[in-house]
Order: sequence, then C-alpha cells, then structure tokens
Amino acid sequence: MARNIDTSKMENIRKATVNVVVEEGIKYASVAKIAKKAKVSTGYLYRFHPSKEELIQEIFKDLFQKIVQRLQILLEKEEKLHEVFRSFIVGLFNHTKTNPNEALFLLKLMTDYSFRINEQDKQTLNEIGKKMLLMGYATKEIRPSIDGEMLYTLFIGTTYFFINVRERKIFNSEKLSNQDAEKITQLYINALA
Amino acid sequence: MARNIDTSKMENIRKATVNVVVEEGIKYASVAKIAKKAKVSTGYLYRFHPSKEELIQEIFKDLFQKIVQRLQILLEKEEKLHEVFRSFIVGLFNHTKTNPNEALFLLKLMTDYSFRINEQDKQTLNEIGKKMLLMGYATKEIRPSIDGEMLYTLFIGTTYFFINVRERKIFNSEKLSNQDAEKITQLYINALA
DNA sequence: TTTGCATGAATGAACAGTCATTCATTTATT
DNA sequence: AATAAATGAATGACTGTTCATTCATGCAAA
Repeated sequence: MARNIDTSKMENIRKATVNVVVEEGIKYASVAKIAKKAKVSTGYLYRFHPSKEELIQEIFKDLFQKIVQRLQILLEKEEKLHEVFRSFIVGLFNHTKTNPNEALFLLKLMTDYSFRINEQDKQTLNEIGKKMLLMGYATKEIRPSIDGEMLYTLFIGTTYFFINVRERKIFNSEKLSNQDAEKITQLYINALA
Repeated sequence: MARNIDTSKMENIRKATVNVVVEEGIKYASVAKIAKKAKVSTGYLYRFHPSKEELIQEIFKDLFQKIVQRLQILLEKEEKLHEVFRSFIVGLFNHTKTNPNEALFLLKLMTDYSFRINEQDKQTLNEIGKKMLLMGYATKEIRPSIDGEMLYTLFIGTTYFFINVRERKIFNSEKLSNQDAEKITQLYINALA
C-alpha cells in the first residue's frame, strides 16, 4: 500500500486560494503563489481539480452554499425576520473576525463577471428571497412595495459591502463587533418596514 | 510638424478598458484585447500611461472623482438629504442605462484588493460622509446612531450592488428605471430616519 | 518481528502559450 | 524634407498544466 492522502493539504490549498485571491487580486492569484502559501507542490493543485478556475469556482460554490444553508436553517427556526437578520449577521461577523478573507472572497467573486452565476443558484436565491418576503409580510416587518431583489440587495449586498469597507479601514479600523451587527440589523429593520 | 494627436483614441481606450475589464474580468483584460476593442495598436496604450495597471487605476480614479464631484454639487444645491439621494441615484441609473459597465467597473475595483485606495481618497470619502451626516442630522433625516461608515455603506455600497444584481439579472432583467430609483431612495430614507 | 516490495501520494522541472512592455519602423501631416 | 504620431513584431518574464520521477507507507512473506 502507498501512503494515505493527507487531507490537511486540501484544506491548506483552500485557505491559501482564498487568501491569495483576496490579498493579491484575482489577476495575481497564480498557481505558483497558491501552492507556495499552501506548502504544497504546484502539481498537487490538479489532484482534485481539473483547473485553477474550477478550484476557485468550487470554493465559491461551497462558501455560497454555506450562506444559503445557514439562511435556510434560520428561516426554519426563527419566527421574526429581524431575528434572522440578527443571527445571520452576528454569525457572519464573528466568523469574519477570524477568517476575514472568506467574506471578501465571496463579495469579490459576486462582483466579477468572469465568474458567472448559474441558473440553479439564481433559482435558490429567488426561493430564499421569497421565503424571507413571506415571513416579513406576515409579521409586517416588510412593507408590500419591497421585493426579493431589493431585500437581497439590502441584506446580502449591504452586509458584505460593510465588511469590505471595514476591512479596508476606510472609516474605521476596529474589529467587527456585536454592536456593529446590531446597528446593521436595525438599519435593515427600519429600511424595510 | 507631424500629424496631431488623435484624442478620440484615448477615449476609445478608456471605454474599451472599462468594457473588457467588466465583461471578461480583471484577469482576462489583456492589453491585446483592450487595444483590439479600442481599434488602436498595443503600443499606443503606453503613449499616455506607463503601464496597464496605471491605466486602469486612472480610469478608476476618474470615475471615482466624478461621483465625488457630483455629490459635492448636490450637497451644495439641495437642502434635504433625500433630494441628494434621489438626484444622485436617478442620475446614476440614467447614466447606467447607456453605460452599464462604468458602474460595474467601479464596484469591481472597489471590492478588489489589488487596487488600493489611497489615503487622500479615504479622506475625501470621510469629508463627504461628514457633510451628508451634518445635513441629515440638521433636517432630522438621519438618527444620531448612524455614522459615516454606515451611511457610505448604505448609500454607495447598496446602490452599486443593486446595479450589479440588476445587470446580472438575478431577480429581474428589466432596465433600471426612475421607479427603481424612487424605491431605493425610499429605502434609504426609511433606513436612516 | 523484520524485511522488502508494490502502491499511489506527492513532487517540481519542463512545456507551450500568453502576457505586458519595448522600440525600430512606417505613416501622415506640415 | 522634417517631424512626431502611431504601429505591431519582437522579447523575455511568467502563466497554467503535465507527467516522469521520487518517496513514504502498509502489507505479505520470511
């Protein structure tokens, strides 16, 4: 028998890819740099992914699905939309404190046309939007003129953009806090009611 | 004397750069593609810019400054913050109808770490933020717990993210309209009050 | 228990292609 | 003819990808 696959390597590659893409820009995230940061040979990146492009796409898909799943769970559990907002944002901010680049990676790919969103993911977003709207209409937390597009823009767009602004230290260089999460939540509640 | 400089060439290069960066992604925006789209030789890109990087940076700076100037003017002219919002968004949406890629270009670079924001631009953003806050506090359109970072995130981040969502046709594939602008404006007014 | 070998995990030099940039040459204008 | 604008082939650095090679491992035979 040969040696076993070292699964920590794949995790290192994942982390290195996120970090290099965010810190150096998509353009400069070369296989050589990623491999070096992951302490892995360049050829190893191709063991489980057919191309660099697909490696990045897959990480994007995983992170995207994590968000979706978390939202699905919160929508099942909570009865008020603002609790969904609060829980989601608090969770995201806490995660971002230790892994700042994951959120930035997601935002970057969300705004980069070279990474196309597939139809199924659009569908998923539409469904979640609809669920949130239904809850919000029922509890009167959302006024009728708000639609899924607006809700998504505010909830996802604004939240991730806020993380970007904070991480770039444009106005403020403190770490994301629960107080920030609370403020953002309140902003959304006011905006939608 | 030799022939005169053809100034339309530079404008073509500018437009081509914005379009290629947005449509193909920063990574694939090669000098060859930009030059071809601008109907200009590759060498000509280097006539007025020392590198591709600086060409892109300069376009970003110009577009950024246009926004800033427009905001400065509106802040002088209008007396209520929601008029500033409305005018800005209506203007931006109308411009985006014919030049969709300029807004997307800006958003893309705003979220790409390989393009660093310099200290002076940060300063400028802080000043504008302060002006808007002062107006908003005075007219009671903004509650005291809102700060510059939050205002910037909401006003710039959300607006540009909305354009991105619409252009990618995630929820809706219609052109940006005055009604959209009105809805967004109302969203901000509610959020901040 | 010890040995040696089969296995496939992991490597990184080599490859062809693409890139940004340069600059000798050509072209258009005065 | 003189000048400078504009060109695009040439260059070398760097790219993603491949694959022959190396090497660590666990099992079977002794």
